[in-house]
This record gives sequence, C-alpha cells and structure tokens, in this order.
Amino acid sequence: MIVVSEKTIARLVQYRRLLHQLAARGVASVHSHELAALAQVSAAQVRRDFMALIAAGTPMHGYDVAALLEALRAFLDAPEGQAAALVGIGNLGKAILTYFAGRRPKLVIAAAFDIDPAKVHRLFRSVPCYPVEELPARVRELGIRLGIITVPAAAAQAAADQLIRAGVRGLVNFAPVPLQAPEGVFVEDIDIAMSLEKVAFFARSDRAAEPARGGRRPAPRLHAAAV
Amino acid sequence: MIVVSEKTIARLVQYRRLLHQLAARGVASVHSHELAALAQVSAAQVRRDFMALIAAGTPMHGYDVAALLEALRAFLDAPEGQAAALVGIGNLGKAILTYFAGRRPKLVIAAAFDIDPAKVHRLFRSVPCYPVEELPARVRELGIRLGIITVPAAAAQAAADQLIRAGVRGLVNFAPVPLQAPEGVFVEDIDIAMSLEKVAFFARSDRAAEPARGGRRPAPRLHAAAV
DNA sequence: TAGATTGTTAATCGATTAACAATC
DNA sequence: TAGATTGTTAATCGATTAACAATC
Repeated sequence: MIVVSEKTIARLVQYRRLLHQLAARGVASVHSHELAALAQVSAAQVRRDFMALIAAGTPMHGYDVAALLEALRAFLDAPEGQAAALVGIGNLGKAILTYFAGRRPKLVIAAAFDIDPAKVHRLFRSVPCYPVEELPARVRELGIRLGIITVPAAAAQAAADQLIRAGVRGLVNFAPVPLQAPEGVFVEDIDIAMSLEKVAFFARSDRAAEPARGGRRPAPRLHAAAV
Repeated sequence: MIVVSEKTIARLVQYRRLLHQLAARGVASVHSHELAALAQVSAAQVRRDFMALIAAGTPMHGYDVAALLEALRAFLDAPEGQAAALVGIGNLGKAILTYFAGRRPKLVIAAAFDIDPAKVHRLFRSVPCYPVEELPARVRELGIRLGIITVPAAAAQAAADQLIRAGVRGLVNFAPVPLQAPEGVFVEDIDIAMSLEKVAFFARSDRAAEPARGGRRPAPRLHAAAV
C-alpha cells in the first residue's frame, strides 16, 4: 500500500502536465529551477519530488524530460488503464466529456448517466449515456472505480451512494454540497461558486492574500560594506 | 488593508454555505462541534474562526445562526456588490452562467465575452454577451474587478492579460494552463483534468491518501485498570 | 578548472488540534 | 448545582525553503 499526501500527488500531476508541454516544444532536458518557476514551487521542492520518484538528474545537464515523463507515468497511471463514470449530463457534464474525448488513453470516461429520457441511450462525445437505473449494473460490469458527479445539489449524495455501492473508490464532486463518504473512498469537492466567492474577496482592493511562507530563514549576513 | 490566508477565507465561505442550509431548515443556533462535523474541521478551528469574526457564542446555547451569517456577510461581501466578467461561452461557461443566474445578489456576472459571431450581441441566462474586442471598454465601464476564464488553453493567457489590463484583480481560470499574473492579482486555477487524475490515483486500491494530522498530541494517560 | 546544478540536511513557519479554565 | 460548551493556550505536525557538500 503506497501512502502519499494529496499535495504531493497534485504536484506530480502538475509536473507531468508541464513536462508534456515542454516535450511538445522539443525540450529534451530541464533544470529544477525552470520547472519550479512554471509550477510555482521552490527548486528544492522539485528536486525532492524527483528524488522520491528515483528520477536522477545530473549537474549542468539537469533532468531528462522523457525519463521524467516515464517515471511519472509509471507512478501515477494504472498499468491497465482506468475507467470513469460521469453522472449528470448538463452543461458541466458535457464540458467534461468534451475535454476528455480521446485525450487520455489511460483514463477514459466509459459511461455516462442521466435521468432525462431524451438523453439516455445515445452517445455524447462518443460516450454512451444510460438511465441512472442501470448505474449499479453498468459500473460493476465495466469495473469502474472513479466517479464524476455533475448533477444538481439535491441529487448528489444519492448519486454518490449508488456509485460507492457499485464499487467506486474515488469521486470528483461538482455539486455545491459536501459529500459524505465512508473511509477508503477519496472525495474531491470542487465547488465553483465557493471558489468564485473566495477570489471575489481577494479581488477587492482592500484585501490581500497572506503570502505562503515557511522554510528555513536566510542566514544573517555580515554587512558586505563593513570595513 | 486586511491580510488573511487563503485557507481561512475558504473556510469562512464554506461556513456561510452550511449556515445558509441550516437557516433554510429553520435551525436558529448551532454548536461549534456541529458545524465542525459538517465542514470537516475541528471544533476548535470553528471557534477560532468565529472568534476572529468577533462572533460570540454562549455555553450551552451555542452560536446564533443569523448573527453568524450577518458577521460573515459583513466580512466577506463587498458592501456595494461585485460584478464579474466571464470569457468563453462554451459548455463550461454556460454551466457557470446557469449556476449563478439570480442566485447571489452581491456577486453577479455582469458581462460575458466570446469570439463566436453567433454568440455575441445576445443574452445567455440574462447575461449580455459581447465580442472580445469590446472587453477592455466593457470591463472598465462596468467597474469589473473579477474575471472567469472558460476559454481553451491557447486563448487563456491572452484573455487574462486583457482582463488585468482593464482593471481585474481576481481571476478564476478553468483553462488547463497555469496563468501568469502580476503581483496584486489573485489567480485561482481550477484544473478539472488534473483533479480527476489526482482522484484517479487514490481510487486505485493500492493507493491511499495520507491522513492530515498536526496539532497537539493527546496527553499520555495512566492506565485506568491499574490497581 | 571554474561554475553551476544536484542531492540532502537543517531550520522554521503556518496550520491544526488537545487541553482546560471560565462560563452559562 | 452539575454538566456541557465556549474562549484561549500550549503543543506538535507537515510542508516548505535556505544552505551547502558532492558532483558533473
């Protein structure tokens, strides 16, 4: 059982995104401080994370982009791929289906569900949509362990319960209500309205975000001009 | 100038959401441990946050829900209200417009922008949509300080730059690319694909999220059964 | 070599929680 | 009163960064 912090995984996922962009531009090697600037963390953090991945760099040359991508793939991706289910084909559900269409071979949305009779039994961005009554059977049949909830708030907990009962172990919830889930089920609540309210607070001219600090203080220096 | 941490604001926004739900159910008072269970923080954290808001409770009775909501409103909301601009009317943009339609009187999306000639000069969920060429003038004219970016990745930074030049101080970015912004502009990147990859990692049966700890350890206890 | 970067440690901060006296 | 909760402090953890020897 591999146990890691959520923040670490978030950073690794972000590195991968950035490295893909660099690779697409033909960049073959990268220094810790370059990636640090892009990911907005310290260079030491990047080096620590790569050390944990057993991805070595060399002084002057830096890290090999292809080797890093391979190390990240080996650590982050399920070898056999992962299938996800999406519940609720509103505008948000459609946006997510569109975004994922054919983009990540190892992480595909294999089934979508809705209660609207006009939406079921057809394809959305080549993903089949089924009535929610079929959710337990389809999720089990496809071995889905990952759920995306894009239904209205009132229906979110019921959708989550159904998914969990059918074997789902991770949920991304976009409904504006925190989900209850048993131990062992990872839930990420993405509340767009709450994010907007947070940003609105800091967008006011008399408000400022406290800069994140921490870490060792610089050593006090003898004054260079002292004679 | 009020300086607070981002996490604190996120908690206060969440408390408000939960208190609204309680108020709607007719609940008049609440204890710190009740709200703590809903918000998934410690009761001590809730009490500390309310102390900072100068919102007092009484032993046995707890905190008055209406008084808390008023204190949160006074702290979080701009007295004169805030207007936001949304750039990019795809599925995600429409989802956000739908969600906000008439919901928060103090935080309204006042203008939307798109490059598609078929979408401009009409209303989406009663929000007027203008061509992006008009963005600088409209944002200035409406005094907008808050921007929501729901354009494709390739167009995100340009949209951000335009908004910032026109006076926007806070951005919520849904494009899958981190935005560069000058000091004083608060940026929240919400990367749905990265969130999904993170959850996918923890949804695998051999992976577990490290439980967040910290805080004072329980005092060692003398064994009660010792004679 | 000289210079820059990596691998790693030491230091330190913010965040969080247990604890408990004061209070209703 | 007795019992539970609030207001507040003390303790402690994880996260983060400066520093620097080893290395290319």
